[in-house]
Amino acid sequence: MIRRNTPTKEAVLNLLLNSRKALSHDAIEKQLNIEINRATIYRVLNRFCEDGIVHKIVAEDGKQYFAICKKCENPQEVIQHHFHFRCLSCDTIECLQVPVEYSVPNGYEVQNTNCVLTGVCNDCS
Amino acid sequence: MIRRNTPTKEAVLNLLLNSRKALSHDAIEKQLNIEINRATIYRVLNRFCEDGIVHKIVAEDGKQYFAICKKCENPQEVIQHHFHFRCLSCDTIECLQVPVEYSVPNGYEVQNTNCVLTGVCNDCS
DNA sequence: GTATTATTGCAATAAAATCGCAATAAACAT
DNA sequence: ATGTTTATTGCGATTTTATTGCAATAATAC
Ligand SMILES: [Mn+2]
Ligand SMILES: [Mn+2]
Ligand SMILES: [Zn+2]
Ligand SMILES: [Zn+2]
Repeated sequence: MIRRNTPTKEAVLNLLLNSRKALSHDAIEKQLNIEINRATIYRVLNRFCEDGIVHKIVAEDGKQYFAICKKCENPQEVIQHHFHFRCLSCDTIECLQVPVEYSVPNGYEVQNTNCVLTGVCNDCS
Repeated sequence: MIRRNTPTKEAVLNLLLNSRKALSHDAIEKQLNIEINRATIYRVLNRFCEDGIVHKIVAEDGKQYFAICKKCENPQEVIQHHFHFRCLSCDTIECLQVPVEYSVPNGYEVQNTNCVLTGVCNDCS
């Protein structure tokens, strides 16, 4: 499936690129200048995830949040699986540069992680 | 708010006590012998969470899963924040006896964690 | 320009969880 | 045992989040 460039795709991608935080569908829709249909936003986001451009975080509120997958200049510093922080005060989710470290029992194979720490962020404390 | 004992409460609690896995609302409803209303099950579960008897895990599927809070005989061994494992093959979630370890930037205060590792469990691999 | 088909808009649908309210029943006092 | 209080339940409606079917649109290649 060859991807095509569209205004919608550009707009959503730019939002994510310029955001310091992970964005919910709702936040994206509100921040968009141009009017884009709900379903389209979801589809664009899911395509980004499929293509590995963006990763999805599911928070305790059951909502999906999206953030750009940052590639460091030094590939060794690329943090694949990292913690996320959800601030109850300002109601945001951000990617922490903190790797998720764990050990699992024998025979268990981990393919993905979804780790969210909840509390109060530096800005709000 | 003083709690009352009811057949519903007993039934749901026994299910959770005897389950090796965390249970979704759906799973609980199906496994119950007696017929209990959807909303009631949710309310019972939320009360358990408020009372610290049960903890809630939200998975990437956006659904809530519930598991008994196990108190070890040795209080030092009580694992407050632990990882959870979600098996894509048998579609279950279980509590791992693996503590969530992390460090957060200055000024960040963590109150809760919701950490789920996804992959294939030992039974299915 | 024309053809192909990825993408979009729209409305309908699905799925999970909560809420308002009247009816019920658990706990307690008499 | 009987009555009172109010926590709990059942029911339906509602909210919220996300997906889907389908026809219309538009990006890309020829
Ligand atoms: Mn992230
Ligand atoms: Mn657990
Ligand atoms: Zn904050
Ligand atoms: Zn399994």
